[in-house]
Amino acid sequence: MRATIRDVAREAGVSIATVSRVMRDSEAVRPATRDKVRAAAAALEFVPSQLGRQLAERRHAANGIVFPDLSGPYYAEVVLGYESVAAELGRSVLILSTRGRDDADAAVQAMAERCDGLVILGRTVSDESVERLAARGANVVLVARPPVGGVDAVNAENRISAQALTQHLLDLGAHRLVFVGDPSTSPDVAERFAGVQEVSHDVELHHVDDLDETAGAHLVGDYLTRALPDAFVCANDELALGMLGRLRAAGVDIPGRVKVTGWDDVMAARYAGLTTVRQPMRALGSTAARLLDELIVGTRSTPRHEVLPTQLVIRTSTTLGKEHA
Amino acid sequence: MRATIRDVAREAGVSIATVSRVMRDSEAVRPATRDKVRAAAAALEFVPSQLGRQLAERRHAANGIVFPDLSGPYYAEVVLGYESVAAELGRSVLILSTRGRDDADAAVQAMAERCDGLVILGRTVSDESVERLAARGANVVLVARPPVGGVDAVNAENRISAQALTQHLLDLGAHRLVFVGDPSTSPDVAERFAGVQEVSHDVELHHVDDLDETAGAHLVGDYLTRALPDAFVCANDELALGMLGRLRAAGVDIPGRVKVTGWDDVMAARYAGLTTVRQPMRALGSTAARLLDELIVGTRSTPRHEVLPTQLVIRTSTTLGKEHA
DNA sequence: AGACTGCGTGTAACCGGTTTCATCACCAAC
DNA sequence: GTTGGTGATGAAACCGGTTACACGCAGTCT
Repeated sequence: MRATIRDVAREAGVSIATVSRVMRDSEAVRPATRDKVRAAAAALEFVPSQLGRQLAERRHAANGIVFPDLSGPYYAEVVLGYESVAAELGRSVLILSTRGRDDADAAVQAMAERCDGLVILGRTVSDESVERLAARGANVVLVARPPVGGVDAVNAENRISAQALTQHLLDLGAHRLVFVGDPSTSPDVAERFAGVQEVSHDVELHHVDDLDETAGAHLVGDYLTRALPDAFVCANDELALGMLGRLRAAGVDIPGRVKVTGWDDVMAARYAGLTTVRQPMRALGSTAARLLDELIVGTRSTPRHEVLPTQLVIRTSTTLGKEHA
Repeated sequence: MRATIRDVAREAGVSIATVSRVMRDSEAVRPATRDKVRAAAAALEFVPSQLGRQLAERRHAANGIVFPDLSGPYYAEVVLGYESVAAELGRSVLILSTRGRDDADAAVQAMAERCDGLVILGRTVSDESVERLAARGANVVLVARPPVGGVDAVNAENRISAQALTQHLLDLGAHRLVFVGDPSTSPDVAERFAGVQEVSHDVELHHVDDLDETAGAHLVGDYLTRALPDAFVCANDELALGMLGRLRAAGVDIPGRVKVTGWDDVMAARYAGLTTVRQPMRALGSTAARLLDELIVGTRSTPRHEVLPTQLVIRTSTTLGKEHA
């Protein structure tokens, strides 16, 4: 069995309180005593039990993060940004993926019992579940998800980037636009659509249920038989990549005949030459970690909602011009 | 303050032992008593403290996983596979990224104090650090990393896939091969190189230090001025993608003039049409989780080393033939 | 000399559960 | 009418730390 603080105390001929003080150099201890304790601890290879410490301090020194998935760079980057700040603050990070899990809400509630606070990414759990956490006094920060009640939230800007993206298309002479996606499913998509509409007067909404590649590839068929618009503005990259592949396979000139844009800037977008909007994923994670820390430490009581700027990334799916990288 | 087990005991007029029994329905409790306790717990909104429970049970009910990065699907997938099995086994997952951290070894040691066992991916920490963990009695499983001492390990098969890949190239008439990478840096790369050599007699080694895209793009320059081989067999996808991009930009016919292969099947490989070898990343993670569980539960004492099969994925960087998807 | 101050240290009470063991009520068997 | 067994329950020890508080001792000030 591993040595405990009492073993060290006996070995050093002092009380456990003194050992505790030495191990955390929290209070003044006479140098001679300190050295004696250090020697005893070293001799017994004493490593303080985190379990005992956590119970006594009534803190887990760990934060949680809930995400739907890690495939694709989106959430992975957020998690990394989060982890690096959490580590900096001396906290471990617990993860919970809700993918393919039907008891997500219960799992999140359980996780809340194992950490001092948690971050929830996207629409992984129900609003009701978030409210229950908040009511229970849990420290919660939402990321990439519409705010709920008085809970902290961090999101990426949508409207202004959508306007910039649309203006970019108009500048290139693309006037007849089709927005692909479902604004009713997510506030993010709704904001993007709104931003597009604010700049362009000629935008049609093509409603799709799934925002993935197959859906993108599939819907191209509808347009090949009738007239193509000047540009497809897709709600996300997967959709845009699916369309792009299918259009190119059909021999459609891109960006000459039709332009395509996405949203998120996933890694594949770079290889496919897809013009898109990049979200500051790392920053979303690190900002969430900082907000959460404020909640845990208790330095802030009023809820905050941060909106981080996004960035238009122009590639060959809209222009071959040399004026942009 | 939240209700404790003693509050519930008082409220229900029973002892804390009985409350404990009811909360975990571990032993027989008379139905009437059970209901009384349940009612009291509900009335007080009692949720057992995980901290207290963990200390009493002397277990964290959490496993750790250490990885270098999550960008790129490689490690992300492993983490997901790991998490899903861990969750199934009722354990939380603690993560630790060593990217950009100079105190990785210390961080891993600290993490080992906060979980019942951990998985280490790749060359994130020193062999010495792994041995220290093992000596300390920590439960450790290595993934995608050469085994150390008597520590469990899970790896992807290299040699046979390398042979299959090489045979595929020979079948296509590509005889003069160049293997790009450094077999001395990693046993994985060494095995891949060995596999290639076992099938082809005409393979040259092009030594590179960094296995990333810029290195790949850079080294193409050397070959454009002199003769190209029939195929470049790269140690990983990043390298291959870098070369592919540069070669295509230079107008070299692929796969006609030269063929290129990678290793890993990262997401971008699909878009770039790169022939490569796919590792069972999800399975690496889940297998590691199961091995780790055996160690923690204590059902096994002899170390194990699992080698999971890989899969050749043929794309347009080697053949345009219709015989393969 | 006596009171005061302050530092270093120990005692013991926590933190919130689990679990061993003793006890007690009840009933069947002899 | 004992004895023995069984099932439900409680008292208390325990997990391994932190920390409030008390105490002793030395040095300083009247």
